[in-house]
Amino acid sequence: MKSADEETYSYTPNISLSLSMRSPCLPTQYHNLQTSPSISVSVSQPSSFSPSEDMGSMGYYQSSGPNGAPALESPRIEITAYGQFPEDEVEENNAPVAKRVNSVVTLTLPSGEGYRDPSCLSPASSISSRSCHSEASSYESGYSCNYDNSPQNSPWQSPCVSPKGSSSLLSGTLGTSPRQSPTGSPRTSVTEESWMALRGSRSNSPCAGKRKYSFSGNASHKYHPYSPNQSPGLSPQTSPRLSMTEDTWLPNTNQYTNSAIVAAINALSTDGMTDIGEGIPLKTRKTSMEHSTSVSMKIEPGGEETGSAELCHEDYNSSRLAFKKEGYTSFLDVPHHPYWSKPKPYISPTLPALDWQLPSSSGPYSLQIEVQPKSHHRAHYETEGSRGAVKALAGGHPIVQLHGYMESEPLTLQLFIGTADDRLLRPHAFYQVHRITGKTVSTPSHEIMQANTKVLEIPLLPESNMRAIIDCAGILKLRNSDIELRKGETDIGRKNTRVRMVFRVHINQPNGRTVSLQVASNPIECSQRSAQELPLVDRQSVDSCPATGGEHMLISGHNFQPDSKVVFVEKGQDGHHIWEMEAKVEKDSFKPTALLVEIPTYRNQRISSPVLVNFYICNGKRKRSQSQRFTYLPCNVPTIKTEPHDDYELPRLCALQHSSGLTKPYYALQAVPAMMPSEHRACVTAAYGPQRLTAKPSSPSCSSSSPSTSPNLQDLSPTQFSPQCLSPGSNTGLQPSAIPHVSAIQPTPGRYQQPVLYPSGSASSSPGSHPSTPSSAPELIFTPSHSLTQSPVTGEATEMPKVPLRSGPSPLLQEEGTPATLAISIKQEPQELDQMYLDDVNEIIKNDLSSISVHTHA
DNA sequence: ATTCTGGAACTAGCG
DNA sequence: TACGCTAGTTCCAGA
Repeated sequence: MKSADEETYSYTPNISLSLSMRSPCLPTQYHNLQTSPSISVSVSQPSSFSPSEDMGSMGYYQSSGPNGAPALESPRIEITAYGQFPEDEVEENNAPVAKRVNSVVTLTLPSGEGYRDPSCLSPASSISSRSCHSEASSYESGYSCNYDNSPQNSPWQSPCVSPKGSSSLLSGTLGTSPRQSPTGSPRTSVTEESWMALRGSRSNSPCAGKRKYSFSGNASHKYHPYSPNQSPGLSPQTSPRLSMTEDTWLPNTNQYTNSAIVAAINALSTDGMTDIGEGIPLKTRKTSMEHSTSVSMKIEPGGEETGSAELCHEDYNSSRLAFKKEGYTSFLDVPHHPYWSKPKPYISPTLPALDWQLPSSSGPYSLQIEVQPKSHHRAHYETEGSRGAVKALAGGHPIVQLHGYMESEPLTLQLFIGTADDRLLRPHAFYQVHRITGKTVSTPSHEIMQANTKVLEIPLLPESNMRAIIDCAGILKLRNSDIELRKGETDIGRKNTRVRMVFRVHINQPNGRTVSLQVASNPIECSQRSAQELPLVDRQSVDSCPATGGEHMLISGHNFQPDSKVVFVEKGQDGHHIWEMEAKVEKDSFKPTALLVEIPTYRNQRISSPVLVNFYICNGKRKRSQSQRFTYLPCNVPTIKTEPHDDYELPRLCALQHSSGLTKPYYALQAVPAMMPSEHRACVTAAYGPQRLTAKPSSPSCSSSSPSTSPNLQDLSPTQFSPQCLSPGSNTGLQPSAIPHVSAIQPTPGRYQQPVLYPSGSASSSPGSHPSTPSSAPELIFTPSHSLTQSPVTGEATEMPKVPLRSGPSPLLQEEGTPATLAISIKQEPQELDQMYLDDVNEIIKNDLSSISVHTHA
């Protein structure tokens, strides 16, 4: 029998959308929230399911935030004039004052999770989108519009808390909303309040830039005093969305039903939504669309009750409208493209959240990136035109292929932009995939929004050997200010400019279950500046050698300088440097793209087991490459690099094989939990642990963790890390409570066992829901990157090691003691937390903390 | 006329 | 308070 978890996991449509049911899905505290009819989607499942269901639903619901932020929290939209939900308050109560203040009103929205990046979609999509609007022909056009509905555009994305500005907190109150993203993206709908607040924030400030001169005259309109109605970037007229004010917006929210229906109908009857949209203010459209999804759900509740997976799918497909909350993908199918028009087998409302860690291979299937993207790709801002599709190193574009799939049914390859730090892979808060269209693009695609993350769907056709050339994906940069101000967002954008392209595929099994695979690309530096200044390592000729060193290693990459230094570092668990040694660089062989170094002798030549260290290239004070892994082997051991390869791949490689790496290790881990390094365990714990810190007492510690000391975890590549995290709760001291619900995904018949497990619930939301977890949870647990709390706190997990204080509180405590809400979210550190960044990060954190504390007391 | 790009100007925050 | 630096964001201009 399958565990409840498993059930949950099988995407089988046990899920029926019934409004009435929702409450069960949510944690009690949130029940009320759910009430908002339009939004809530409940899963009606067999009684047996309820547990899992809850978990599952919850998982989707809550954890959904790419950030892992519990949907519930995220969903809050702060809108001035709307009704309030007591529940929220509850949540908020725990939360720091600051936070509470911010949110004036909370709404549970369909895309609630979207809270996270409201801007993302819309702005991006819309703009980028030109795609959306411009291409009437693309099947996607419709979709994109739809996606817009994501909260992002909506006013709600209230930024309430400015990271630093204390004032912001206060401003949180409606009228004052502080800095909303000032600009939110221009196209983002902004409320008046938000606009008013705009000025001020630092880089955020939309004003920052040069609009001044450039726009003589117009400029003022565009970015300036933003009249509420105007969109920062665009003249009101230009962008419809802008034209909408909150007032207009709100009503829509409430009435979305009608409009949504209309929109849906139109969508169905029209090839593209483009037309529809034309006459309607974008915002309006958005809103309506958004709801439309929900509407669609409402419409068919009855039919879906059957609960049979197939049925559900069918219904789903037939309706062509799918709504995905968190986990659910909002999808408006447009009949255009042959591929898209046909039902997609895997599409299910219960797909794993984007922040869940999935293996790249399972059983016979293996999802691989045949051609990696270039390490640099300058992302474009909404205010800019597209900067094109991500390219491959050798020209051309990245290529992804699914191996082992022999069916004739086409599948859909999903692509989203994920983080590239050493923490668990999750959707990147500051970047979104951007659909590229045009003559140069050969691969069809369309966008959908999933938990506030834009996901590009690309057909994987048997006739093409399940191989897709990714020439339709660009990267959009969202303003840091827009994202950071978002409630629940804990990541910081500053210096967080590295991303990975994350590919997923969901394969339906005969038994009705779905196998989900995921693979992430090598890191891609998206910042112009960073790309030009930071040394970047693409490859290293060797990744291990005897402790005696002396061997030469050829490092290839970019931005190397004659005086570049290569420093080997070993860090302790606390993140402190235990050993640091500069390698001798062969100046003679210097090239901007290659450095030949002599591997230094390890501090202890008598090691009995491989020692993982790191090295980085330094071009100067703040110009260091990401840490690269290197392993010293016991001298007496015959050089067999049996290696560490798997375990310690180069980051880049890791990314590549991320999934695969995952897979292997994870099997191994199952058997040997005990073997898990303590630190790893910590990771695990951390992963589930309190993502948010209650107050940021840790700040000091953070600082203490001197820049030089980067957390161990940082060094862990996703590959390594994941597996660890995957380890069963049983191992190590993972406490059940700490473990979110875990559901197992279908083991496919045959040999490979339960390949994928998904944590369904967000820990935070379900403090008590551990029940099924451990026991039912099979061997692996794929952790959501941000498990517990609302946001992508994931980072915290990694940080923990270095910050004693933070790590101090056991996950349990936090979890149980007070729901995630209590904690104040802390901005995550930038990607890899490279030391070079630590300074900045620490500073930022300090600032945040100080400001927060101030607010709190205020 | 657009879309891509590469470069660089501007700005805010910080020390 | 002015200055310099850093990094994010916005513009410009050429292909």
